[in-house]
Amino acid sequence: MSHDDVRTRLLQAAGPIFAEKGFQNATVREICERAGVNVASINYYFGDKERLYIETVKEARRLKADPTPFPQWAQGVAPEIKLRQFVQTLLVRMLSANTAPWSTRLIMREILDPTSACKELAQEFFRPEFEMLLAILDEMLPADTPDYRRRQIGFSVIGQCVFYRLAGGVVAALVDEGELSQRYTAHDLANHITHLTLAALGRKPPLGISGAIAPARHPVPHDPRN
Amino acid sequence: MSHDDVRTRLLQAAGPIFAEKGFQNATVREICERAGVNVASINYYFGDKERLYIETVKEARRLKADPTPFPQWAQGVAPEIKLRQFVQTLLVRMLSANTAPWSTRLIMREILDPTSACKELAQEFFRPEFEMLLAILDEMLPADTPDYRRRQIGFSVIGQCVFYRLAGGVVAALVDEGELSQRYTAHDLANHITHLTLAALGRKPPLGISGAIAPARHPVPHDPRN
Amino acid sequence: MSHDDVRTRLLQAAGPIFAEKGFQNATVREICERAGVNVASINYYFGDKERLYIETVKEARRLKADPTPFPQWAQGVAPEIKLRQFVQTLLVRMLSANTAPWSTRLIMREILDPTSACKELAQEFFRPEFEMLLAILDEMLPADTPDYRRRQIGFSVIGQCVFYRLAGGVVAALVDEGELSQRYTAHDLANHITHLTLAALGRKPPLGISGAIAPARHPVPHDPRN
Amino acid sequence: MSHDDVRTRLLQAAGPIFAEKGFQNATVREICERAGVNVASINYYFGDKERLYIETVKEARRLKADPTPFPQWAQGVAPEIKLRQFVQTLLVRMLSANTAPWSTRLIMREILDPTSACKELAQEFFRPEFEMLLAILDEMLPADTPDYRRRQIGFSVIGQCVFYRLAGGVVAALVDEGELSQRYTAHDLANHITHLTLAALGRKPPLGISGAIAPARHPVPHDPRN
DNA sequence: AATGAATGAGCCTTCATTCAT
DNA sequence: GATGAATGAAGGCTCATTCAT
Repeated sequence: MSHDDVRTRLLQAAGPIFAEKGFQNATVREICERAGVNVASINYYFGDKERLYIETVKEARRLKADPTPFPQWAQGVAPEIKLRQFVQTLLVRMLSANTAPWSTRLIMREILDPTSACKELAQEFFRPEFEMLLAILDEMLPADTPDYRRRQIGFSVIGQCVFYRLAGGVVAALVDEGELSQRYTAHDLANHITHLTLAALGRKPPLGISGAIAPARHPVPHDPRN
Repeated sequence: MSHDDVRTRLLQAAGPIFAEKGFQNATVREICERAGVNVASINYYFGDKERLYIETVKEARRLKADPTPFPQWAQGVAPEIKLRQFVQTLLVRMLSANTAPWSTRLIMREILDPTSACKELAQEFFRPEFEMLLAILDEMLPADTPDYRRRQIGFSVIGQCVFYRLAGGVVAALVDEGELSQRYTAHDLANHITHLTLAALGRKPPLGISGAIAPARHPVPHDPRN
Repeated sequence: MSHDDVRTRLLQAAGPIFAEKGFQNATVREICERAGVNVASINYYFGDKERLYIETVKEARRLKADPTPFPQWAQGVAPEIKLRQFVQTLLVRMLSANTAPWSTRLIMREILDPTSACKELAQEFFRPEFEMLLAILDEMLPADTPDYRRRQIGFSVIGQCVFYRLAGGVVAALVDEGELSQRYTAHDLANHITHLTLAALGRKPPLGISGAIAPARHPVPHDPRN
Repeated sequence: MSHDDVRTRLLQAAGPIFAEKGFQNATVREICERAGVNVASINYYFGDKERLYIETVKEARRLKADPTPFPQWAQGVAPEIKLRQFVQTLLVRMLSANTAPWSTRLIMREILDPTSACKELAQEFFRPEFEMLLAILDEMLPADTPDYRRRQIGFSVIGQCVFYRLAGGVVAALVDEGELSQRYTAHDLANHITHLTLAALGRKPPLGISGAIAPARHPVPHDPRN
């Protein structure tokens, strides 16, 4: 078994376990068992449990972002389109169970209960994306909008998106299962959040007026456990 | 020391500790030490550590809701006013350090990482408040707005609010400290979220157009540690 | 089993093991096993392994000193007598196998390889005895003898005594077994060291001249393993 | 890197580490790191950690004895001179920090806590030196002095010398730092021990009478850490 | 011949829990 | 009824050693 092989196996084994149980509850024994490696490997490859945790969080970031990158928009693309795609990308990353469903959960855990991995995550990962969102909003806001207001609007967009992941359990408890799987797909929610935001910015008719939003043709069921 | 006395002391001691460290990281020894009672008391009064945790979460709910109740609106109060007050109440509960600052954190913890206490919490605590919000929105939405859309809009409001508590660490990492204490008070955020929502519903001019929002006169600084 | 009972059992079990193997080589498991108590007892009663070690060293001091106290001399006792008894007491403590043979070894270990227990040992235990020796020597030295010289002479006395314990293994390797058991008893060595010292101080005829020293009537065999 | 090169590097790296930390506390990793060789080298070149330890002790013996040999006295040299030089050589070896200061400490460690290396050490190293001392003493003792008495006197000389190394920590705890660096140099102590011994043998005036001992002109400070 | 990766036994310690008092 | 003493299971980690290369 090669060097990188063991490292990778450890990260892959640690991901779901850290995501499910948190740092403290996860045991190195369980992780090593699942990875099929020796108990001492974690200390050998990562120094200690905490370092493995941090690397696992970073790995989660990569696994989540890489397969669903933000589009590279050509010049002239309407900001409405960009916003729609930005929001959808965010939601797909968070709600889709396609790749490493544990990674989102691990990142959310880190957001609520920040460890040393969080600062790094915020600066390297969240800040560039937030700046990207602000740039999109800038195209739709008057030039004299103060910076703090732009950030507040940005947080409103982000807040609406992450809510479904952070508080997925509560959403599931307040909504029928049928509605959940039909109306809370990444696609539907992206429509809704974009629409609401654009309406707030005066770029669309207000909610409830025009608002027929076509349901997704191939709904991706939302699995609140991920 | 009376029976109830010890129980109460244990709950009061457990609250901040569970909130800060989580269930696993908190030790019964520390809780008992802070409560000034015997180590065996937890097992004696609550059965085991987990039962104490659940009771502590319920206690947090009571402590958080009681001192900041939602207003009882007289008939004829404009829905815009109601929404503003609803949002502000939510934010004050979550951001203010007035009473039991740990309780919000404990509830957020429970939301991300639901234990057996979560379902109960959702039904008894979140559902009535969510219904109250939906009733307010109903007054501003066309009668034929489908239920699922009303819920989505409701979640958008809630999502914007809880974001600052759930992801407080990330917000703090992305915003200057000066701006944080000036623009992210419960009052300011309530203004912003209400305004955005009303604009989206066509009840106010769009964001950025009229939008001068007066800052709070007595800003309550947001303490991200709470 | 009472509180003090367990503490005492642990100290008694730890003594020989620490003495034989040193701090690092001794395992808490072995100590607890020999004491017949739970593995966690050491942490419960002493905090950690190191604290147990320090207490064991102190216990060794007590066990060694208590059964063989220095005499309380009446006024007018000749300094030659006092010196003889001082030296003999030192040697009996170090060479006799009567009580806690491990304790001397543990103390010697601490002397060679000082841990945090050593300073305390030196101040509380060695210094008073050293002062006692200096007082005896003072009676035989001219009043103008500088302090540093008195201390050097004191160390010469002590050095001769402890040598047989510190370097017992080497002595045993250089001397026939028969001579070892006959001439290296505490009694004989006390005679020799006292005689040599007194001769050096001009209080006795030089070595080799008068020197008939009666052998001990009941020789205490020297057990170099202790 | 040649075969012998690696062996030598390992021995040189192991010396100070074994001397400072003892056999158990020293780790092969640290030794190999300092030697700049592979972790597996110790097992490859020496079989295991213990074998390396034994070889290191033997190396210490060589390093200590070679640069400070005993003088080869011409016939007719006074035994007082010889004793003085013998004692001084012993003390210089033990107290000087000139060459391989660790080696003395390692040997002392071996004396207190004999391993398989000790017997060899005693026979090959200590016995010849002890015989040399006895020969010097013979010149000053009556011919009919019994062997066992000559050995006792020899041990008294040796005991006084090694005391400052074996119990250096205790000496340092009982003596002011100023006095320590001024009066406990190899030169001063050699004067003192020789003087005391000669006085005991009737070859010099008793201590305290004539005894002005000139301090060393170039005092070699005693470094108790060596 | 010589190594770097990998191992597993064993270390000290912590913890929630129990039980005699 | 309530406690302080005591427990044992399990935790992360260190280390000398081994083995394929």
